[in-house]
Amino acid sequence: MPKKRRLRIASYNINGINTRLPVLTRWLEEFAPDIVGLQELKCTDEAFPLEAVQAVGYSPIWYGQKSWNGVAILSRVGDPVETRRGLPADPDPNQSRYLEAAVCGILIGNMYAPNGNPWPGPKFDYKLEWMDRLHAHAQNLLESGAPALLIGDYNVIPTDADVYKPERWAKDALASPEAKAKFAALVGQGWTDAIRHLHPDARIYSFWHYWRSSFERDAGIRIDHALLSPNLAKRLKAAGVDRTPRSWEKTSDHAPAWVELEV
DNA sequence: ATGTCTGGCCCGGCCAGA
Repeated sequence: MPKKRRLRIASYNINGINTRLPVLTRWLEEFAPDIVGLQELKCTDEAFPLEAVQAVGYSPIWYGQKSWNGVAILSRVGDPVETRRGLPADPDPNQSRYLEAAVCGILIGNMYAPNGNPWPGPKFDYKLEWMDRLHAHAQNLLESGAPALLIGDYNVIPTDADVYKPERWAKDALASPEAKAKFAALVGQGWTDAIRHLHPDARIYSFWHYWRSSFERDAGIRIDHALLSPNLAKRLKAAGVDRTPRSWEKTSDHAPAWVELEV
């Protein structure tokens, strides 16, 4: 019988991979995740910093776009085998928001869901339509029986327990009843929100605005999530948010969310 | 209501996007 070991998988909205490259490489070396989903690369495919990522021991696949969006999957436990680029029937295939790969026998779906502001408006409609497509694809993943993990920046505050002061976000698309309902319906398919599952009453945030000393005041929201299929949920050992890099210079406005699975 | 940061635009502030 093979020896059991822990696999550490993280999701990090890096907010511009080239601008944040010193933060990213330092964090990879210090936190040492086995697999990472990155969001908001904000670079073209040609501008992806392949050598810098390889130099700290990771093998990446990436899906870039000029100026906005962009997602990548990094692994130091074998090359990611890409299974999907964009959602099925993606409402806008020009936006690089979803990348999926098999790594270590696990299917990793990594997303940067639409922000959706201003609400109401066409961007909000796009957010909801994108979430519908995600819902449909997630259902297929569950029905396939594959051990699957849906990680990334969902741009949804699931409940009032996930925001420091709900009234401050009440008019934001991230806290809209429609977005919350779609997230709840997604989880309701049978997924486990790893962080909330292990910490039902904790105030855990993954994003803080740059302004008004939001991080120092812990005026944050939880929008970066890791959803586990039932067969992976049984293997969940730990989950959280690593706040450490959020205090570094020239850092992202997000902090990485992570899970540890026994495999 | 405010507030910060970045890239792109086309060359110095402005604007979109988050």
